[in-house]
Amino acid sequence: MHIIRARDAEQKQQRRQTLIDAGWAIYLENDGQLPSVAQISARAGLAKGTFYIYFKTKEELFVELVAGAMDELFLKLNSYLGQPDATLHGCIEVFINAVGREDPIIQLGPMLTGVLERNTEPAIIIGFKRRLVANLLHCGQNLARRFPGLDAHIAARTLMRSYAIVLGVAQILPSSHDVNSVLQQAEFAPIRLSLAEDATAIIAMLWKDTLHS
Amino acid sequence: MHIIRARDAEQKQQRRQTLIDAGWAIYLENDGQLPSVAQISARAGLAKGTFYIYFKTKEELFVELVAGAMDELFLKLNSYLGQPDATLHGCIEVFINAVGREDPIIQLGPMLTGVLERNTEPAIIIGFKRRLVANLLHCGQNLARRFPGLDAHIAARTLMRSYAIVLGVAQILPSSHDVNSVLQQAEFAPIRLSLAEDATAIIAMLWKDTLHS
Amino acid sequence: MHIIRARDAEQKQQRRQTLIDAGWAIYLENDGQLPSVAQISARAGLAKGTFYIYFKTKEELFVELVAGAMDELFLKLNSYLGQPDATLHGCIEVFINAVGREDPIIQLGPMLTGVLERNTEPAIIIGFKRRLVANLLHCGQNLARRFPGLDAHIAARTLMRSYAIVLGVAQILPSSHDVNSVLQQAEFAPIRLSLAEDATAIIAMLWKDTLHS
Amino acid sequence: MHIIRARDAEQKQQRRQTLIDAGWAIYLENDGQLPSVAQISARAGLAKGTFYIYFKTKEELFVELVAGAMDELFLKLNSYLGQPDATLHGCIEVFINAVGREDPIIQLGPMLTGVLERNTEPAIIIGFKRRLVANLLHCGQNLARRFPGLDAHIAARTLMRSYAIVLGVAQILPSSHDVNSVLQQAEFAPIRLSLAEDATAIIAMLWKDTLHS
DNA sequence: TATGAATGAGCATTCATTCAT
DNA sequence: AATGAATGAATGCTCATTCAT
Repeated sequence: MHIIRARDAEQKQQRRQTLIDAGWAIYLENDGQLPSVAQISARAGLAKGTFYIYFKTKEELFVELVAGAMDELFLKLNSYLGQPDATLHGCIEVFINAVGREDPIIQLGPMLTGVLERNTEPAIIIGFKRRLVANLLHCGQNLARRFPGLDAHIAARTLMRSYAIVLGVAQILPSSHDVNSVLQQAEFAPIRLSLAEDATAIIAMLWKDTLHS
Repeated sequence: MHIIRARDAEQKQQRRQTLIDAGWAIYLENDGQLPSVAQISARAGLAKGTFYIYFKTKEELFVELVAGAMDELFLKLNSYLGQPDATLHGCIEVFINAVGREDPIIQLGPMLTGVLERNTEPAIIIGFKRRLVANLLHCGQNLARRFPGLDAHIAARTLMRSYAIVLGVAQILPSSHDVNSVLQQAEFAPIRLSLAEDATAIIAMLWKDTLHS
Repeated sequence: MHIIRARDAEQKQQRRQTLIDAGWAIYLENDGQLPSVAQISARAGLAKGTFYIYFKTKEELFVELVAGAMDELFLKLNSYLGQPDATLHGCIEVFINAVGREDPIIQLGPMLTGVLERNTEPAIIIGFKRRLVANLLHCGQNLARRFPGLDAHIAARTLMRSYAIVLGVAQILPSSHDVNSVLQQAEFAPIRLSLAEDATAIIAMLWKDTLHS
Repeated sequence: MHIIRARDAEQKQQRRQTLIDAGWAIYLENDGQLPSVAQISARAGLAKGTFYIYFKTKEELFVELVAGAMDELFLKLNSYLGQPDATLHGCIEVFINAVGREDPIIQLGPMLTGVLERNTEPAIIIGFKRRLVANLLHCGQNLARRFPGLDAHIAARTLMRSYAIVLGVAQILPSSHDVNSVLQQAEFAPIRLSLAEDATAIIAMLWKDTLHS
């Protein structure tokens, strides 16, 4: 009946990840609802009580999920910036592709100040934010190195602004719902934004403007 | 014990508004949680059952709340655009001030595709979107009239993009929480965006760019 | 499926009482465990949610149960004291019989400062205590009237002490358990106290002493 | 990571005591709630599983705690009775001081027939009771020896009654809670009993009466 | 139209206990 | 002897919604 036990640190991290993955999978199926602990545990093939060995609260799991996605994003950005032929447009492309629609950063990010924060140890939230700042500054430095004339701090802030833009556009994106077939009609074109077009355009504009000033 | 009955249409609309106001008031006090029907009704001085005479679901109320706030916003914009000395910057200022932090559009907007949509009659959602399109196009025309060289449709889309930007920046704004005293520290400056500064800057850039192309 | 609705105040009080009775019945069956809300509601033939229409918390029900039993006790005492031939011994007998073993006052009284208090609105606890004081003083006056030379306040305090004695003896009484058949053996005679014998003897002594000083 | 192993009987008894002490410490901090095994083990610096090497159930620990406190009490009483100038009042004083408010006998005693008994091997409960009887009779003999005219068995029973009185008064003592500041008001004086005053007075009366009959 | 009692599914979290290592 | 992951039953409480009056 009992699953094999996670003994060393690595196995335990794997269990955490199993739960995180299960949480995210159901979140997507659920159409954007935080799944219940029961659902998550079941999907992970674990008992409900086991969940609480690895996370103090349900929300903690999702904070960690966002943190992981964030790290991945910066990894991609930095990796791209390490290439000798990196361009600004390429960078934006990487960014937009990385945080596309079905990304935890986009979907759960808005909850970070709100639902998630409300039931997560402050220390964990602070830790997350600190990690974000570090990532941001580090990436800002990489940008400054690659694009002379760009200040690292300004780059960091512009990154943050870019994130806000993606976030905003994503909010408006239609969800996967009944209504959406109707909203595809031409009549609704004016309110149909897309990441690929609108977010990209605004962000490109933002960086161009930042570089030239 | 029974409250005076709402008989004609006007009285009924007033009742609706009482409930909407109550809902919004508690939402703000609740720190961003959708209040329960019990809370809303109690605050409005009505019984729980009465709520369901005026709204089919709780979410419907909040959709209507957003719709009302949206109408108000466009009223302000159009009214400003009617002034002979209206400028683009003034327009942006009106926009940012209107949809500031504590506005239903900003706070509930993100829920529109999600929580609210999920439990509201499709017809009502469609109606809302249609109303938005109409408002958008009408305001776009006003903008085109005021600023020659600006296409009405493009103006409408740029308005929509501006809205996305405000939405995105607002998501990142700190909530009113324990954590926030810590986040005020200098260390976290890179991730602290503000509507007044960042959203305004990005939107200004957006419009400038739109006008010049 | 729905039970008939309690509309006026009287019907509602009846519902409360149904729940209280159910709670007490299961408590006794449970051998001294606070039953779960699910159990109580089921026994009362009501849905779980209905419980919370009548009581804010589970503990509140039991506080009210004790309060009711207390009122009954004082009713009996005062009624006895109203008789022209009331004696002190008779009074003690009434007292001991009233708060016998299976009485909420005895069984739940000890929880009042503790489990019950911990999850009941302070106002309700205070109200209960105030009611107790009033009952106590009133009964003290009746005692003083009946037994000249007895001060009402001293009588009240002696009543309280008598209650403590019954409470203490009752704690030691064997519960209805496996172990008890064994404890019936002669060997354990020294630790077997009884309300009828020990509590009565101590209380009688207490009152005799109080009267003669 | 593993703690040093307890090998001989003495070391093992020490481990038991460590756990018992931890349990009692947390019980007091917890404001009268039986702590969880997790809490106890953590406080004792041991793993949860280790707890079950030393005790079959959580309740068993607390039975043993009470047993230990009981032994201590009788030790004090007998030791006092061994003094050449021992008086009855002195004896009562020793008794009251020994089982004051923060004593396991008082705090957990009421649970012995109830919570604790319910989840402890009958044999252990019986053992405890037998130990109590032995202690009681032995102390009764010491009392009889010291106070001629006092029968050993009667002394034993009177000891038991004294215990009941302390227990009863202690039940009524206010806990350390919100409500208590309010209950300090003069209005509530009639229901405020104390060990030092009320319990002592009743017990003194009891012994005086017992000696003189 | 207004009421508010009744419903019952739903959920987060705790915790004693087991057992493979 | 010691560990601590894993278990899963248990429970208090919330809340949207219904419906008889």
